[in-house]
Amino acid sequence: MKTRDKIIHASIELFNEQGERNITTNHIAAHLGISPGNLYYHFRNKEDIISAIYAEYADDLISQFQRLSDTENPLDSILQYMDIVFQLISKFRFFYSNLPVLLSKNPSLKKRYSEIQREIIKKVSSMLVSLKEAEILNIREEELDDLTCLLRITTTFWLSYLQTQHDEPKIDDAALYQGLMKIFALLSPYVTDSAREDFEKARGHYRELEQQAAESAVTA
Amino acid sequence: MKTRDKIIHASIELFNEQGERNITTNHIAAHLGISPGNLYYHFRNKEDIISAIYAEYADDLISQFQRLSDTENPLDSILQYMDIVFQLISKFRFFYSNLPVLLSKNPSLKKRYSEIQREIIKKVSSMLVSLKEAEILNIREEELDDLTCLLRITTTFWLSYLQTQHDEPKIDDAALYQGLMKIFALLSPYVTDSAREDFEKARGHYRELEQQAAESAVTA
DNA sequence: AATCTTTTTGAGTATTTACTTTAAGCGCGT
DNA sequence: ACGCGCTTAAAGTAAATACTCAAAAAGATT
Repeated sequence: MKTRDKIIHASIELFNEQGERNITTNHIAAHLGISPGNLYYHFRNKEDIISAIYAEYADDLISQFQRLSDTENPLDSILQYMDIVFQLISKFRFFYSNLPVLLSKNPSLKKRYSEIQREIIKKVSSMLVSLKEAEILNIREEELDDLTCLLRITTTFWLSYLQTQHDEPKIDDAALYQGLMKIFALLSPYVTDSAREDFEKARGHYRELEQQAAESAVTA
Repeated sequence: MKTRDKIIHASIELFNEQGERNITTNHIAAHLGISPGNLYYHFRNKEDIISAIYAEYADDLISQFQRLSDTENPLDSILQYMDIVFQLISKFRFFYSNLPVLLSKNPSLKKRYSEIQREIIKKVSSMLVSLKEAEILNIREEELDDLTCLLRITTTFWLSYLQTQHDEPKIDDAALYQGLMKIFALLSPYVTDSAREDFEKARGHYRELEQQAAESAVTA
């Protein structure tokens, strides 16, 4: 691996573990056994590292979305989609734990964040429309924006919420599935009678996955 | 006003405006025209100031809740309650913009935060139960915890969400009413037919308030 | 007025932190 | 072997920052 990539990955790791604020460029260099000068050969400054991390996040997001199997079932689509979003937020959780502060410090980062968010809004909205057209959800036109917004707040801040709840927040697969269960809870009141059975089946499936993940976390 | 209180209030103001991270103890002292030594006579360190701010927040919260008019109408109750919560979060928004980071840095603060959150969960749950018993909301027992959680995530992170959305986030009354509208959106699918009319009336009322606030913000 | 306590000053310090600079090492084509 | 460009090292530095301390000022008490 190139030094530049090693710096990026060590930074993600250290930031997630100890918080971006508590990790200096010297820490990162020491962790990798390289000199600070070397780090600054590859990056102009710390902000530059964070921007590079965000670029990696954005690349991940796009490539994962493209890999998203083009299923016939719109319910599966949105669940797969939410799964990806939760996993990416988990991988870059230092960023989301600190979202307003990191964005306000770095206007160009905020711009790129906004662009990607706009894509996400479009995607979520169109998925909800698909669900409505497939008569899986019964959403009125004027409810669509609010529901999109609530879905986004829940996904974006789910891990932050967990971190405020527990003393030693363990961000594992079980935590992500718990977040997915909140997505089910949000959609549940809108599910049509005809789709209820499938919906509850999918919900039960993810509930099982959550419990399996919780158990394997305990034994591990 | 005593110096200690002046320090607390200047800190809240500066933290909200420029972020806790960008404000040093020397800044606070300079802003007040006092010496750093004086500041450190009243507070052991910066964390101590943040803890004192949180104490003020907690006091505000408790006194506001006690002042909450003991209305017969459970719908009014939860709306008044949410209004208070949004206003307090706005007043201490630097804290919520940074919640996971600030809490993880300060275990004793996290403990106090958790205690207060436990009270809030109890209160929100009991309000939802009242709404169910008054046949305003049609919530099943097993849906209650999820809905409580979603209400809490939405209120806690509403301002953080807004800050990530706009380039120059203006946190005014209109922004808070928009948050309240999301609470309506969350509850709406559960509203019973018999209560629908009252619910939509209240919703329309707050929508008007939001628009008035938005207009007066433009003219101001 | 004298004494004691509380508050405030302001110059200072130890440490941290982001970042620089100069020079050396390394791979590689010729 | 030599030169060239890319990469790395090591030793820094300037600025910021949280915090201290001895002494002065202000206020209270008798």
